[in-house]
Amino acid sequence: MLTIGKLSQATGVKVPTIRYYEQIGLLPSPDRSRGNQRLYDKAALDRLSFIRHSRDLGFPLDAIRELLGLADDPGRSCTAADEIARRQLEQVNARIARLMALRDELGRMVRQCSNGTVADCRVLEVLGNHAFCAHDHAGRA
Amino acid sequence: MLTIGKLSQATGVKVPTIRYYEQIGLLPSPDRSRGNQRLYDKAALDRLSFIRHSRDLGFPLDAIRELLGLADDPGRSCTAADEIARRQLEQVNARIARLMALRDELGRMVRQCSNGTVADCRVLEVLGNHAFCAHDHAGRA
DNA sequence: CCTAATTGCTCTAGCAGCTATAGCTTCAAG
DNA sequence: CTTGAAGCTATAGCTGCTAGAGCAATTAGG
Repeated sequence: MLTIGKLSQATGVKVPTIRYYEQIGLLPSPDRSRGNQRLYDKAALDRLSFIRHSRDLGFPLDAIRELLGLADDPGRSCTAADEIARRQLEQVNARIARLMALRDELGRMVRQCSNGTVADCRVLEVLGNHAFCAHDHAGRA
Repeated sequence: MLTIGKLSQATGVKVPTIRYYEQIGLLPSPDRSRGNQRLYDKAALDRLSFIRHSRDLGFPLDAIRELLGLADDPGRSCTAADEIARRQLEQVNARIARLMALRDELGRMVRQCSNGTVADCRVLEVLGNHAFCAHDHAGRA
């Protein structure tokens, strides 16, 4: 049985974050000691590790909620889990593509800066006028 | 002179976002019509375009605030602007590197899925156990 | 056994950067 | 003159936490 602090150390998830996950129903409310402190068992450790790893891979909490639901039901087809992972992969790919376009733009901007005065600063000029850009880069990363 | 709606169309920044920028002091409060509606001039249009473009390039609002301050002072050296841009470029590069690692991990996960049952789903297995991963991928994207 | 430091508890508020809603006024077109 | 769009203010909500206040419980040292 682990206290919240030990669980935090074991998983790398901060204590307030663990409590937050409980609050939003991602982790079940654990048993308490006589002194009202949370006590976690191995199942909780596994579940939190799963959440942590999924977060590290960029899954949003809603997707993790779905994945946890699937994992609790071992007889089912895992097509749904595969789907969620595929969607996440697509999103990651899209973000990579977008960030590479930004990198190009920023790189060109910085390379053209001759460290003169603001009046003829390429950085500020480019920021002020999209027409100087090689590509489109609308939308958010 | 533009109403807020026209300014929104001209810049691609949504109306509530423009009001939000005014609220946090990123845009100056414009003059009003007799009917209390905001009226924007070309300077406001330029400033908002600058903000929009900087946001598109991923700059946080604080950095944009700094850049705007620099741009208002044409005689100064643009070293500071260059610095901000370089920092942003570094951040973008870091995010790209991290996302590519995630992509590899997700890709391997998905490729190994044989669409069987949840009990032997590679996706769920890998999520549950970091030891299956090729690399580290701690920290946030 | 007592004390001090650490850890735990609850509750509330704050962060970025918006977005949405409610309930009203003003404006432009027909 | 009327109707519908666009504007106004103010407040609350979104994701995923993080920080703080003000307590209670536990643990290590003396």
